Amino acid sequence: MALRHAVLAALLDGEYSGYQLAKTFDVSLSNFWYAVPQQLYAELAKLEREGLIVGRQVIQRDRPNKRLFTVTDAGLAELAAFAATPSKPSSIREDLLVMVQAVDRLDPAPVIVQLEERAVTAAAKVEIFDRMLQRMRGELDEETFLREGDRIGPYLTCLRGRRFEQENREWCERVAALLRARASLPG
Amino acid sequence: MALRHAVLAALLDGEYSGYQLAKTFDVSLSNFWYAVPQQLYAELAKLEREGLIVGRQVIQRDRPNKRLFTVTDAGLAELAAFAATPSKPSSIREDLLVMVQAVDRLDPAPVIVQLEERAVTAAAKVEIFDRMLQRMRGELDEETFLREGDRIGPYLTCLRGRRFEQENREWCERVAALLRARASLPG
DNA sequence: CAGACCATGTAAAACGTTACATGATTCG
DNA sequence: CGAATCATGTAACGTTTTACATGGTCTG
Repeated sequence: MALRHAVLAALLDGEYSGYQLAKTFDVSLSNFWYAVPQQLYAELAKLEREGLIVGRQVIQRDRPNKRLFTVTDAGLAELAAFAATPSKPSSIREDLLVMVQAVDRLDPAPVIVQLEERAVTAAAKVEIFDRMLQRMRGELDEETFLREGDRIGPYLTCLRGRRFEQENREWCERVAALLRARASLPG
Repeated sequence: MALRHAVLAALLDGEYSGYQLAKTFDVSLSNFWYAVPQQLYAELAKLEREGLIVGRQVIQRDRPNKRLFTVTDAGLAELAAFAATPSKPSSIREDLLVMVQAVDRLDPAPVIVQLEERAVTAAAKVEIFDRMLQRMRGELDEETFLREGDRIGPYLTCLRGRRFEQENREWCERVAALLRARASLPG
């Protein structure tokens, strides 16, 4: 049971359609979960069958109709039970790290290229997170918002995501520069 | 195709049995990949069938016999092809982050407990990484080792893992303290 | 002598990814 | 008028997790 809870948590902030959730899982939640639309539609159908969410049809003239979902009391209870269950640290699975692990025995050139590309996308994600954080805290400074705000969960996970991407960026840049320097001095 | 390459990368540093690999995938490689023994035995069998690794039987008197595996030239070629394939960032899937995302709508107590536990295990992992890093660089200081060492891949991934766990620890501690403070002020 | 560690697997179930399928509207 | 966006799914395939299974040695 895994994606279930991520979906329930995402639906706490209001009604969403499968399509909208797919967007959310692509950006805001992407620091700790990712899912393709197909997976979300399947999970939403399952959650609705089990009564953890309810959907209502919204007829649209200009666009295809959609279904918006809300968490039920049963869904909230499920989330509470989940939060009370010990979680084990789930690992990162990063192809790029596997490549760097093996880089001494391979041609480093393609790895360097990928590191530099990743540094750029990580930097872009940091900026996205910064804008999301700003929007969430509004006028308040961070400290005040975290002390007094009434919806700080998404802010806190966003902070974690920001740090992660920042670290990612710094690491990628450092490793790329290092491998470049080594490649230019025949070993 | 995923675990394959992590296994091949792990086997670059010498011969390992399935059992030993399972240990490795539990600690050193755990910053970017984790696999249970069953998965490793299955993957090793598959890699051997495909000629990417070769195994040799080692008879032991005091213990059950074991098979040690080495990467073949074909295996190295497979790794090189992998390193030249664009990788997409694969996401973190953290139950604990899902819990924090939802924490405003739940009883925060069990989440706080888990955050504090996780902070402790993250701190322990930082120390493990520190010892691994020290062992790898030996007498040299980090800068010199990274400039001149001939097996820096594992060192670099270990650095990333260390940073990740350090960030994890700081975040968990901060969030736990914050939620505790908020819980004591009825809100 | 019980529990931990060494050592290797099979089988089933759950989960995730990719490909396929459809069809309307808006933007450039 | 082609591409992008909105909107929802099914089917096949591949990967991961969990449960089951076995049996020897070493440590307290």
